[in-house]
Amino acid sequence: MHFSKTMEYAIRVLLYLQHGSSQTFSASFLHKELDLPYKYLTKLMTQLEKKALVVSTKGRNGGFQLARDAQTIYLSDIFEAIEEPLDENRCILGFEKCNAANPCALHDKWIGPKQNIEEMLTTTTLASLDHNTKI
Amino acid sequence: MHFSKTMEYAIRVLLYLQHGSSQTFSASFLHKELDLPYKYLTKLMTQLEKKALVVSTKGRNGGFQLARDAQTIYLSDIFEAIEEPLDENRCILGFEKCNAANPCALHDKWIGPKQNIEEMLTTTTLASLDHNTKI
DNA sequence: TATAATTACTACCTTAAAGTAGTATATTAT
DNA sequence: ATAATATACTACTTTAAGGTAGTAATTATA
Repeated sequence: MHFSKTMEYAIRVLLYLQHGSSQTFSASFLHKELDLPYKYLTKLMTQLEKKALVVSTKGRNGGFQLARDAQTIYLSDIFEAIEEPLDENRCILGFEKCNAANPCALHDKWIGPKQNIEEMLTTTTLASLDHNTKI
Repeated sequence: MHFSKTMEYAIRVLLYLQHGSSQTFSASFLHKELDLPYKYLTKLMTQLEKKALVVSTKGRNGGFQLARDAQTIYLSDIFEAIEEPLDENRCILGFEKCNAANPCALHDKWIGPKQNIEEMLTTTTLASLDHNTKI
């Protein structure tokens, strides 16, 4: 009942990029600053670039910055870039087809927590997260 | 943001055992009935037996049954038998030490959903789950 | 133009969860 | 007793996430 490591990394990196709005940060800088594995980080950044969450500039002095204002980047955007669409509606007991008409035994009990999580993800922006916390 | 396959299996098996309260079901029967991999299932059952959620009888006509009344088995009991203690309080961003005094950026936002999930797990009994659903 | 610093790409390695195989051991119907 | 039906145990294989290595491509600047 937790995020994947990749999701954890993505949130931490994007949070950091928010620091200096239009500033670019190189992967090797972010690696040292956030203590994420360098090679894994560059792979992740390429992924985030393809999902249009960051823009990259190549070559010397190149690096990454947020693709748009942090007030318009929701946790759900990051989640969907890394994991899967939120409306994928994966069944908590792993059944292929599980819905109100043909529910699994946990279907009803899971609706509440699930909506609670989704609402948190879809209403929380990068900009709204406290910057005076550890990264 | 989902349970492990093992947790899914455990819930489904325990739900099934509830069907015939004091009846024993063999692993090969459960395997056919629930379509879980046989060898993985027997391994899981041994695990559940050690965690005192089921009792086993060996030999011919042997099998498994719930160790106690389904009204006293909570989802949190199953979760803790398979995964980890609920109060483990794992940080959503993966930090070793993350608490109110020294929170990660997501700490506050995650409190609500987390409590919501935990409450669902600690208040839902096996017996309360609808039996007229797929298993 | 050469060099250093950077991203981008391809391929591989490691780890933990999931799944499989074989066999020892226990029980009971016949 | 014996055979059949079970669980219990040990060891292995597979899969996917996480992580590493090497190098090609790009670009600022000396």
